[in-house]
Amino acid sequence: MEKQPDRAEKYRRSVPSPTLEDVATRAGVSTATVSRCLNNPSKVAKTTRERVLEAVRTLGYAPNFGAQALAAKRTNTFGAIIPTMENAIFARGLQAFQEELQRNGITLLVASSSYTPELEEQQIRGLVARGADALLLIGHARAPQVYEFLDDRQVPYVITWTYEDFQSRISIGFDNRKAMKCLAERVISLGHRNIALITSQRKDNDRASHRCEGIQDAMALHGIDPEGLRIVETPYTISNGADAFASLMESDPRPTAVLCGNDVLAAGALLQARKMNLDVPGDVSITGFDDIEIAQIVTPALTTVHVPHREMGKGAARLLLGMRNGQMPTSSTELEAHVVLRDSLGPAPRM
Amino acid sequence: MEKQPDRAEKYRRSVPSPTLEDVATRAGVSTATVSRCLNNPSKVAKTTRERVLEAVRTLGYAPNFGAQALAAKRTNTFGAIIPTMENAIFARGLQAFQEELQRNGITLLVASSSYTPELEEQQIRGLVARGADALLLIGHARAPQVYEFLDDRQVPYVITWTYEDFQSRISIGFDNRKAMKCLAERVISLGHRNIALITSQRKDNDRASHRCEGIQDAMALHGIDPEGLRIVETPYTISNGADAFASLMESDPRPTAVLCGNDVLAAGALLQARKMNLDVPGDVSITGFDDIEIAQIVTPALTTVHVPHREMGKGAARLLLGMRNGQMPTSSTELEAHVVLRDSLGPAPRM
DNA sequence: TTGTATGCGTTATCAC
DNA sequence: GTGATAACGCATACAA
Repeated sequence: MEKQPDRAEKYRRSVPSPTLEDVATRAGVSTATVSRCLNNPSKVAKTTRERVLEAVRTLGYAPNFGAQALAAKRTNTFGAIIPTMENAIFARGLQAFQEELQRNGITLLVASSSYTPELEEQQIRGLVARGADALLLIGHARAPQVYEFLDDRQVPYVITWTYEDFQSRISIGFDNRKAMKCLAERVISLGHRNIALITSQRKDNDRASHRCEGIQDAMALHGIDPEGLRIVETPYTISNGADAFASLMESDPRPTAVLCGNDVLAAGALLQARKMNLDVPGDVSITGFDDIEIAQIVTPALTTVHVPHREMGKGAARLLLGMRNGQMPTSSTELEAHVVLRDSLGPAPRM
Repeated sequence: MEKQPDRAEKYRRSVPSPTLEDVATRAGVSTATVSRCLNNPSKVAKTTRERVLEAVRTLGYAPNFGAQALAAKRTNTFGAIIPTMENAIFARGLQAFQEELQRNGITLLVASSSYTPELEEQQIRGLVARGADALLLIGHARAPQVYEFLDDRQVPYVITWTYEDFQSRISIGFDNRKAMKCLAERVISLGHRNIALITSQRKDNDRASHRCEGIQDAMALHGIDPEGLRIVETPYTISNGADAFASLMESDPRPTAVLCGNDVLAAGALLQARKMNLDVPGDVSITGFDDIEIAQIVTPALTTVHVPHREMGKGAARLLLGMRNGQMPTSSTELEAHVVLRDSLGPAPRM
């Protein structure tokens, strides 16, 4: 029997999609059977199953997401909030995250917070309201009420791009402080004493602040006053990196090594060095962080810290998938980041 | 009166979020009033409105997405399917798209298809099933049934990253063929006759194939046999660009100009040229397409085609927003892409 | 201006 | 193995 045309039919903006009921009618079974057929095929007789699937195909049926979410209380959707989509810093990790989720039949929702805590909180609440079953977050730094909210709602989440073993929250990533310290030690061992840092804003950004501390750790370890580290904070763009570098080069004494919080800033610094006719690394060394594509492309190629992007993404997906099935991981996962020596770092020039 | 504890309570994975009814009870009104308060505040008395909003705040109420979608038949969500998130080609345009949507209270869902038509179709159906109110698509090339599906469901969509005025489907973008032709004419006017192209796979990719045709247009226009264009197809990565370049340089006669379908491939070609000790543009000229960040960073800086990323993103958002409100645009929008001359293109070397 | 009642398309719990 | 049917949380036409 055909479905009665709905009273509201003429007001409907769109042609109604086939529903479970349409499929049920066509296959001559109940909606319950169709539902089982789709979610629990083993509990249905083979012959009816085939009949149902046939109807599903010819009707082009696809479940209505809202209804499914409402009834099942789960959406098969995970969310990720990243600081920015503009540069490639998070792209590779996110791609790996996505791939792993897709393999497990779950959809990824991505939101970007523009490095703004308020916006991030809003995005988090938004994704949860939209039924995200689990969340990927970058870094630990956020207001307590955000974590309370997540815990109240029992929404699984993992923190990535950082690893700190004293944290109770589950994270998968690397130790930014240790990694940067490692790089800084290389720099210092090449004779550099006047060191500068170009970084993004450190407030509300634990990756940035830990990287900075890593440098100071290395300095202290080698008898250099950590207070002597000159720091310029600026947003993550190439031209900002260039400007920051220019201002540093005007200071006295000039740094012989400019470490950058990431490769984008470093690329800007490199560009500016060329514009100022400074030889890198002859006159000044420059290093980056992240090891994204541009690090290999610039001239000279950037000495930087290789970050395990894909491992983080895939690992985060695995953790979240497990958590959704009730397996609470007992500890965070530390991945290795390692220094990649290329051409932009050399011995300190003689004074 | 308190809500009765649900039978299933103990099985619930999560603490239930406050519902409209909770808010209604607390504010001493009906759910209808609360709903109006949130969606149509003007239709509610000021005093009750304040009482309701107060309750909303203290309870931390947020609407349940699934229920809302189910009841309202709209989600305030738009979707975008892009070929890849890995490189920066689509990032900036997408960011602009996102920003404009956010300003209008709508959420963006992003999916990436890995340049695979089947996957793209699946993503499109998925986003529609999830209730996407409108869709952003890249390029025209896709199976007819996909467009039928979209039209059946009356889901508004716009095509970007391309513009073709003979197309009945609404698009906002630039003419890839014309833009590349323009660049190729510059190349030819510099004396180049042996031209090669490194491009991504052209099948199912109208941007890539149009760019290729643009070169051939220019060649024909200047009396060069378009069949003489050597073409290497390879995926969009730096190392693929490098490999393709290497193989081209082994051919005889060697091309004096290698045009690339995008900046990423061009960066790879540049890298390989350096490795082969070829001077660019002295021995060979190399050009890109897109004008993403790396174009300015590489040495020599890339001559490329500047694509109006942000305008496309923002414009697409505007179009879609209008379409959702029933304003069907009558024509597509053509934006300008222009050649950016930098250092990687020079006169053809004497033979 | 506010409340009542119904429907949205699934899932899941029962009986059969 | 299968079919009724009661939630699920919200929007909205309609009544008051």
